[in-house]
Amino acid sequence: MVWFCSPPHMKIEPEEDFYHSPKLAKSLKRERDDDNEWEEERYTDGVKWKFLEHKGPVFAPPYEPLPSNVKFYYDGKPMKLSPEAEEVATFFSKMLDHEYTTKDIFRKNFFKDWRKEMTSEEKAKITDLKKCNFTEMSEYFKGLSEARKAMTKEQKLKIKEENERLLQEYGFCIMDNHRERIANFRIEPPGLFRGRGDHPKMGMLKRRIRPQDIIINCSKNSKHPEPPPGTKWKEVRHDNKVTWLVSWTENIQGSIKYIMLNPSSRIKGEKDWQKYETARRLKKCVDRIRAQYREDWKSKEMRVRQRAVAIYFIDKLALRAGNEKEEGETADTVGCCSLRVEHIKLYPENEGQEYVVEFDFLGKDSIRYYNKVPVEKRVFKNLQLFMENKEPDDDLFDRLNTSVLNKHLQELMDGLSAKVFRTYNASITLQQQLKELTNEDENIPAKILSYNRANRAVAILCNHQRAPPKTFEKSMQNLQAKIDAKRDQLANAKRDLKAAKADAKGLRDDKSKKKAVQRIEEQLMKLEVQATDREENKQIALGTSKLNYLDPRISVAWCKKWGIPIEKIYNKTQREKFAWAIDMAEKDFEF
DNA sequence: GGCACGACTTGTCGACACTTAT
DNA sequence: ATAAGTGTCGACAAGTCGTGCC
Repeated sequence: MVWFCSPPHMKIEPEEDFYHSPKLAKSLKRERDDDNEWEEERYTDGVKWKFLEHKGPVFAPPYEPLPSNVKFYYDGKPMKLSPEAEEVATFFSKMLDHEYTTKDIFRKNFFKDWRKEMTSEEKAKITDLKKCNFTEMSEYFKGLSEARKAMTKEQKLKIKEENERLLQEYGFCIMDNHRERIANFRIEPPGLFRGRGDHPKMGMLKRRIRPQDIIINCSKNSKHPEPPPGTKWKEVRHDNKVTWLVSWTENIQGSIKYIMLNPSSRIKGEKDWQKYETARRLKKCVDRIRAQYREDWKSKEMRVRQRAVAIYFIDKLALRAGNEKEEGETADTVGCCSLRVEHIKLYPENEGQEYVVEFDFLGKDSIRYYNKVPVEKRVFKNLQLFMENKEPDDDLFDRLNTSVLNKHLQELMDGLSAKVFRTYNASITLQQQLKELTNEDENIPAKILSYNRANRAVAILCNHQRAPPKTFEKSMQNLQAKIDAKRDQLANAKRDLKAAKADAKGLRDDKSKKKAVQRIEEQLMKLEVQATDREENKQIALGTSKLNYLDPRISVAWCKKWGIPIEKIYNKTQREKFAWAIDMAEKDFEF
């Protein structure tokens, strides 16, 4: 694969870097679409880089004990806590306003972990969370945050400069001749774990990460990052088959966390590109695959039927694969393969439609998926069969899991897995919606509304919902008020124009008045478009699909075709992430 | 197969910065 | 100048999926 579009200032040794020469961009464009032999030429056997140097992570600032006048009270009496216990208490006190702290599980988990940090005296005394009074601590932190807001410009600037310094020192690494931005070079600070949805571990203590917890990954011939004075890294390794720079094990789930590169980096960009190329290959054979699973609905084998219905859901409804999860470790959420009988309802007939399936379950991040869809008769009959003699909490697809499913998909097409369908369907929907909705004669704001509507169709498909912003109603009213004011203004301008026309002497004014009317009309139209857009976007989040599912070349091509500035579609970060696409896609790009 | 694990992508949210209205 | 509204970005949780082991 070719990487030719990194910003020139990032280049370390331009003349040595054949693949990064902008001059080659044009000539290579023809080749890159259908093969990726370039990457294979550069790196074989999963090698991700040849040189990697970085400064290691930035640790969370150490705990600063409370001033002595800020007290914790137990059973109404002030009590001085040991620094360890005090720190954990401050975590709780900072969350007092949050609903979390009223939840039983949260309180139970917190109290259990807090007690582990107490001295034996403290442990003996503090036995009931209800008797703990954190309000003084809470007030203290509120005060601090007020003070932060009230800082002078100079103080704020100073902090900003310090952050910039840290970014320059720790926020970049060198990977194969490029200075690349790191995504998350700061180690997550300690605190109380807040899972999403009904999480059994909410409130547990997320412990502080120390140098001895950290594994550094870099190349042998690089300057290794130094641990803070008096400390040691857990390990320094040189594994160029992976892309991470730093890792540690987190104590809530025992999973590994990583420091990796920013989406603007070569390594992430190439991967992203590859993802869309896989989706485009699916486009070429999706008809065959669809025919295949429709055929499989009739199979004699139960597992084949289940597999075929599951793929149908994944394809038609853009469901996620649905790996099984360890019970009690995470919130109870499901995807396609882990659907249970209780998550669907079958209606032979519903609101004038035949064979309707009603889905109602919690998906990723405990976001509700609710949908009523008519399906083919065969699917319906199969579902009835799958549900026979089962309890509500039994698996719908008892002969299927993601591993089996993906193995099958892999056989149908190289690189095919469940999530490729999501990418494919999202991107193809955008492309098709853009074709359908864009009106040549409309102005730029109207075209952008069309773009957002196309984007919205995808977000709905992928179930990317959001809670309506707290200020939604208000901001809608404000916008409406603006529109009303603009309407009045327009009426006035029109009257002026009429008066000027009627008055023979006003000939000279006529032109400018006409212009004024036109300008106001345009402004009004812009506001109205904005209102429509916002209203339609009330419960829908566009960001996730834009960032993860929509081949950016479709958007870039659309912008080029209609003369829309790319900035109207992608903000700065997005443009950085999609630099590869902005550089390569022409107006005739077809997904 | 089934399972644990590691690496990587996807997802939501809230803090903060920036902009505009008052 | 301040408040309010809006957009951006980072934090970090929660998915997917391939691998290697038994």
